[in-house]
Amino acid sequence: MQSDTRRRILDTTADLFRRHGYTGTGLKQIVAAANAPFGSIYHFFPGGKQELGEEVIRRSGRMYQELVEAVWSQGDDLVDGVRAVFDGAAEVLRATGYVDACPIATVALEVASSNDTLRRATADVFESWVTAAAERLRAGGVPSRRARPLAIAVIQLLEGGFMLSRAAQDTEAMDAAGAAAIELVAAAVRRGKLPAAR
Amino acid sequence: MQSDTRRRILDTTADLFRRHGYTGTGLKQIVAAANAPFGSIYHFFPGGKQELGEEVIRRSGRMYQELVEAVWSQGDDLVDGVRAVFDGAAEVLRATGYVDACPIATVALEVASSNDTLRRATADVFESWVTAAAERLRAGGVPSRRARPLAIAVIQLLEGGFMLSRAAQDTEAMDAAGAAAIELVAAAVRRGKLPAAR
DNA sequence: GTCTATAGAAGGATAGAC
DNA sequence: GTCTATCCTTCTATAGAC
Repeated sequence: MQSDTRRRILDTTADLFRRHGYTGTGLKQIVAAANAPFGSIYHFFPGGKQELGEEVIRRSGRMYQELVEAVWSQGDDLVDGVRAVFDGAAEVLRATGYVDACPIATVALEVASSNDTLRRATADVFESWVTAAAERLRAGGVPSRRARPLAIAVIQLLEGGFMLSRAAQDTEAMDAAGAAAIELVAAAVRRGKLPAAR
Repeated sequence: MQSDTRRRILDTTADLFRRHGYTGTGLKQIVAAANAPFGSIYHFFPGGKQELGEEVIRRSGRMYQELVEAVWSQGDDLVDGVRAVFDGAAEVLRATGYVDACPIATVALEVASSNDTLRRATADVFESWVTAAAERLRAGGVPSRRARPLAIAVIQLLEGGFMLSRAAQDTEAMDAAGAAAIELVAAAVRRGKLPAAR
């Protein structure tokens, strides 16, 4: 089955990008880890590394969004959901030796000033995360006008949490990020319940 | 003067790391941009790319901390200082076409799972930023116990702001980060003024 | 001690056998 | 259409001329 090799290449590349970034991951390294012949990359992705990279970014963005939404939904209310996301992130960091973090953050910073096609792909992923999170915040009682900037802040805290926690190999930073996110969300919900708000 | 070449290599490398990251920056690219002979790198940094990289990380960390502290000090009080930092970051992003951001963030994510020496260097830089920011927050009236996690959150919002703003080539994310940071700091100061707090 | 030339490995990409 | 062998470039690093 041809699509099986293709999928294996995508999975492997996503994994290597998350660990070592875009420039840090070689095509030979990918096919070796995916047990695929070298030519398969150019068979399935005629545009080479960039085409493969773009598909991996968009696909990882979708998959990670689904994962986070599933964890978020475990919470009974908004604050519980946010707490579950940050607690889950800290748990995954600990369990994987601080390697499994955001699948696109490293790539996003790497390509931001050097590859416009890939930069755009990372921007689209972040935008879809922001939109989805804002929608959840609104549904949970955050005043509509405040939902989007709050969603951005929550995602930034998560990304910052990954960055500092991976560097320090310690979840203190992710814990602090979660506490800050919870405080911001709780305050926004409180404001939403006041008669004057919105 | 020999130390002039050395300094030029350090400055150039810092600039290239910020734009293209660690793996994305080649030694030949560095000497070309620094107008230095190739051998100079190994003359001044016998440990090669890693030794140069470590010194650049620690040096950039110090310099950026000084820059941020200078901007922070422009504010009259704590909230004003934080606002100045995020406004300044947004301004620099706009003015440089979204290339001049945090000097070590890209490198930090790249090396977190692949080079322990450099990972440790980035961790040390983040830690020194956290310590300094926490000290300022305490001096500005934030209860001592809350200063450190708050400092972490503020730095994470700044880093997340750089990441999302560079990807989108838009300062909306940095503006949202600043607003969130201000809200968190203002709330902490308010809590510090309550008699029951601390 | 400043600089050039080059080694040896790894990078992305391609051609063509089967 | 699956895979191998190879091309050319670039990488880090070193040797040695001057």
